[in-house]
Formats: sequence, C-alpha cells, structure tokens
Amino acid sequence: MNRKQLAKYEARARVIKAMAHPARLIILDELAEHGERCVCELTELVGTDMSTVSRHLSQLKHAGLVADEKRGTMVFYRLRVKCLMSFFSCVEDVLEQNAAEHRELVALEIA
Amino acid sequence: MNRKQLAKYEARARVIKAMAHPARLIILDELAEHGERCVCELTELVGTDMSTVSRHLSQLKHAGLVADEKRGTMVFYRLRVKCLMSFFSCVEDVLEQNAAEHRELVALEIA
DNA sequence: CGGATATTTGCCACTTTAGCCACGTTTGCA
DNA sequence: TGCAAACGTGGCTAAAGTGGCAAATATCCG
Repeated sequence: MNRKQLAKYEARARVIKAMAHPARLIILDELAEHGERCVCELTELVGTDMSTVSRHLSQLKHAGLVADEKRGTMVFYRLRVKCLMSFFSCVEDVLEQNAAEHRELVALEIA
Repeated sequence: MNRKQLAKYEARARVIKAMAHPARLIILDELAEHGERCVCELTELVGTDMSTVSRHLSQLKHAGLVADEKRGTMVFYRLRVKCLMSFFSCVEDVLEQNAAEHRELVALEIA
C-alpha cells in the first residue's frame, strides 16, 4: 500500500466517519427530506444540547456533506450531495440481509 | 424522535461505523476486487499487526458486511453485500466536490 | 444602548477505539 | 507426538469521540 493509495482510503474514511453517528444520520435524513433546517429545529429533532448538535453539524460541514448559510441570527443547513439516498439504501440492504439471516438462524433453532 | 426511529438510525450508524476506518476500507476494496482473501494476505496488505486486522475483520463481520469461512488453518473472508461499489462512488462524489470547491477558492484568492 | 435569541466555542469528564504484545487454540504435517 | 503456522483474544496504553455546561459572539429589536 503506497502513500497515495493510503491517502485515498483515509479521505474516504473521513467522509464515512462523518456519517457514522445516529444524530448525524438523523440530521442528514431530515435535510434530505426538508431541504433546509436551522440549528434550533435540528436540535429539537435530535433531542440533545444545541451545542452538541452544532458540533455534529460542524463535522458534517467539514466533511463536505452539508453547507450552511446564515440569515439573521439563524444558520440554515442543507445537503451538499445528492447521492446520500442510494448510500443509505445500501446500508438498509445490509440491515435487511442481517435480519434475514437472523430469522433463518432462529428457524433452524426451532426445527 | 420515537424509540423505534432512533433504533433505526442507531442500526444504520453501526453499519456505517464499521466502514469508517482506512484499514477496513482497504479490506473491503480488496475483497470487492478479489472475491476472497485470507487474514494473512489482508494483514500484508494493510500493514499492521495480524491481531489488529483480525479485529477489523471481526467488526466487519459483526456488521454483516463480510462472511468468513475456515479452510484448514486459514480463514477466508469475502463480501456479503453487492452495493458497496455504489456506496463508495457516492463517497468519491463528495471528495470530488470538495476538491472542486477547494480549487475554486484557490482561484478566487489568486484573482 | 441594553436585552433577548441563535449559534459557536472552551473546557472537562467519560466512553470508545486502535494498536501492539503475549498467549491460547486449532489445524496440518513430519 | 510434537512442532509450526494461522487466527483470535486478553490486557494494556494512547488517542479520539461525545455530551453537557458555561461563556463568547453575532444579530435583531425595543
């Protein structure tokens, strides 16, 4: 593994890591559905301290997943990428496959 | 956010978190390309201790992303999902977009 | 100007993760 | 039987991630 290739995987990992948290997934889903939300709305949705949500948003922004725009005292966030839905559908595939296997194992136990 | 929805996002996060590490991305890419690899081959590729690679593989397996099969003294791992490539292409989209924006900013500085 | 609201940042405690070494287990083979 | 190779696991330490509270900042409005 040469230096350049390693850097590629590290860059990928940074983006993926930015998504690897329930609160940030909630935020991404909400933005995908509503297009734009202020920090206060997302705070209510996520249910943690606003400072925590602000940090989550900072991570998403730093990864290039969202963009922000200040209007008055409020800051509005929106998605910067359009492929997130296919991304999540792949994750759902994994989860569904896991569930199917689990059901299979349970069936074997019963038999 | 009700309990059931939260559980959904937590499940998603677990799967995504399993991918959120350079070494694990290297492994996934290698398995996507070669179909099957033993721990020793992956260890050489990743370049860390075999015990570390074994733990990475354990995480991927627990997330349902890979399957393992023991043959003799060796354990072979392979992908359990087919959508990973579109997954990564989305990540690449993000990275390319980030790079484009960066180039734009640099151009503005020069102007 | 002074207060109120929205957001971010500094700081701290706590938990999780990553990596290595040493050791245990399984399997193949002489 | 006994050795060697391939893996996995326990234990340890260093680093990173998370979340809350308090304080700083920015903006609007009276």
